[in-house]
Amino acid sequence: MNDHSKPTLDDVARAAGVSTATVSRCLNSPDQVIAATRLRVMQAVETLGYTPDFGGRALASRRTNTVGAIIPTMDNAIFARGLQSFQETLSRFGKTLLVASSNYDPAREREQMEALAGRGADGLLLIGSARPDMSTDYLRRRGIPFVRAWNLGSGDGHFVGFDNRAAAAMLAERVIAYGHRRLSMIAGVTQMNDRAADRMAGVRDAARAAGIADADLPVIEAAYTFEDGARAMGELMARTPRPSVVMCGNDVLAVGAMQRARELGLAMPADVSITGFDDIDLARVVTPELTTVRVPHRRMGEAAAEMLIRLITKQPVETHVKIPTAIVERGTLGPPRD
Amino acid sequence: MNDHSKPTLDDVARAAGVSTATVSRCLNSPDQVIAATRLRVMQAVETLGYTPDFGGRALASRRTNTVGAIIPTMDNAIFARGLQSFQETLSRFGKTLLVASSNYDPAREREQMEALAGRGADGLLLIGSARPDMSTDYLRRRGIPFVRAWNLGSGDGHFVGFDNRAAAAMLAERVIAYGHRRLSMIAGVTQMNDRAADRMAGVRDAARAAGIADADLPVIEAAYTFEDGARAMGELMARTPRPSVVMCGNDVLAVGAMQRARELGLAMPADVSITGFDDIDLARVVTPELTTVRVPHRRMGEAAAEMLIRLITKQPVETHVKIPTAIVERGTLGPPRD
DNA sequence: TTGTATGCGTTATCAC
DNA sequence: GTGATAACGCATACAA
Repeated sequence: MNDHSKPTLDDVARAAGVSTATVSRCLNSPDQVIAATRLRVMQAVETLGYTPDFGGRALASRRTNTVGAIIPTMDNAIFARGLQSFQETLSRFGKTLLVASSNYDPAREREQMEALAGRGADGLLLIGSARPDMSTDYLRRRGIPFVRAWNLGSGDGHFVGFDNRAAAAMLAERVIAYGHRRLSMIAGVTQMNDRAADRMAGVRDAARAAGIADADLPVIEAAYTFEDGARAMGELMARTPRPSVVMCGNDVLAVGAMQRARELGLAMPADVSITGFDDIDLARVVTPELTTVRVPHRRMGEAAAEMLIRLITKQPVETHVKIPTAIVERGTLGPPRD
Repeated sequence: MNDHSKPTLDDVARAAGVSTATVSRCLNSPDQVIAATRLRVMQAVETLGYTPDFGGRALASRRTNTVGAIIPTMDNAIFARGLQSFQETLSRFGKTLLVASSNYDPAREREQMEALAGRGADGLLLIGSARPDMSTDYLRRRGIPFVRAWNLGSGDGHFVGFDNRAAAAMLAERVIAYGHRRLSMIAGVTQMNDRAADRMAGVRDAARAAGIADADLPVIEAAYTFEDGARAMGELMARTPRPSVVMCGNDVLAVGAMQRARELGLAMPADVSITGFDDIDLARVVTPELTTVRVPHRRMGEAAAEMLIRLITKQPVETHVKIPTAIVERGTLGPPRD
């Protein structure tokens, strides 16, 4: 073996003076090999810098101990946290996580499904359930189990997530209980994003129940940045009558809105109340601190991993695991001035 | 083929009435196949839901078009952004990115190196250069090219990053020019993190040049959270004499420090000045806005990808690419009160 | 243009 | 306890 090409089982076997089978056994079931030979083999492995080739191994053993996750974007604190615990749980079970991102594009998500399937993923984690049937059909046809997280789906399949709609409705009810009537909302982009759509629907549910017509509840959809939140806030505050509260689809939008409110000289919550969703670290950093919905991402990541593993190992498993959410009241929600 | 096992090249070939070689060609060099057969083959591919097996493909072709990146943690806006552009650039060149995280642990990083090497990564992206030689030796021995990013290293190898030390020194000079003499610092954890260590060294460089002894420059190391920043701020503010400025190793720590300053009733910058590092979105959200160092992460990710690809394809390539940084003065830095 | 045959690095099934 | 050897799914040199 020359210095610039990777050593193979064969190289190790030759160096240790044993057969490839023995080397393989040393790596996979060490106790089936006598200590003396094992030592010699491990020695050779070390000095040669041998690492088993995943492709060959997968080919021969027909399993990869790999699971994939396709998330909309890596550039987002929310998925990061949940994913982190997903992967920690996975590695406790000896599985490796492969992460891919779809950029909120169903076509791209489908490509990533195929890429991960091709890489031999034993199972997949998907975010939400807003996607073409074709995509999930593909996974079913290949017999690749998958779990959808971050939201609860209604149909067949396995889900672990929050009831985004109910949580948003509950927060809106709280807002209304403070006496607000002129509600407004800065929603996340609902296109192909059921979390954003559900949160919007939840707010509308509560508003309607309180006798507020959809027409009297202005909603602006905004992408996931401070700037977009600020821009939407500007538009909302320019309306007549001016909303007394702005409910935001996530904390990032809410903080952007707060920023604009401050620039406009509006006091919170006296002049305008603002609510968020997710309770990321950010929510406790702004002044006043943000009233929002706590979403236990780590717990969800863990539950998703466990569900997926049960699915892969064909153990009995629940189909819908609901992770509870909670309203956390801080400083940005108060009674309206009038 | 039954419904619950994945189709192979052979299944497709049989379904389309051609040989496996032809199917393979349809997928890899379509123009070598006549349109009629190609159509038939693609048809079969579609209906069977065939996706090439990565393992088999890698084994047979001896290349993977995959590059790996090992980052300290996914739960961090800074790496997320740079990584995003790294991967975008990569995919423009038809390469797939595999991401692994080391949790700031060199041993874990080494494991991930082996995992990625075993998965056939054509090249690797590493963060910074504080790691055991053994780790880089391993990569060299296997002939896997790698680029170290986020900092400029001094030794052999390929780097793309910032001069963290010089940038920190420049900011400290600016601070001193404002008239500050009682400097202090909340540094990131410097253990196995050359970015944090360099930023600390830079501040000390400038302080010493201004006649401030190390002993008169209290430094607290803190992990990467708001809470740790706030805690360190509390300790610093309890000292006598109280520092007139707190330079932070990153924006997150700075924002944590700001939060504590506010709780202590300290006005910024009148009572205490605070500086950050990185210029993440957060810096423009807090009040007053944070004075910090802008670090063009996207540009760096892109440069790193290009460098790695040149390395992999054995094109000529620079060894040290320096990405410029800039001080952005906002509201948290001003002259000391006294 | 298409088919045949071989080998990639590993595991697993046999013998020994 | 260890060694041959036959798969695994695919790409490719070579033949047709």
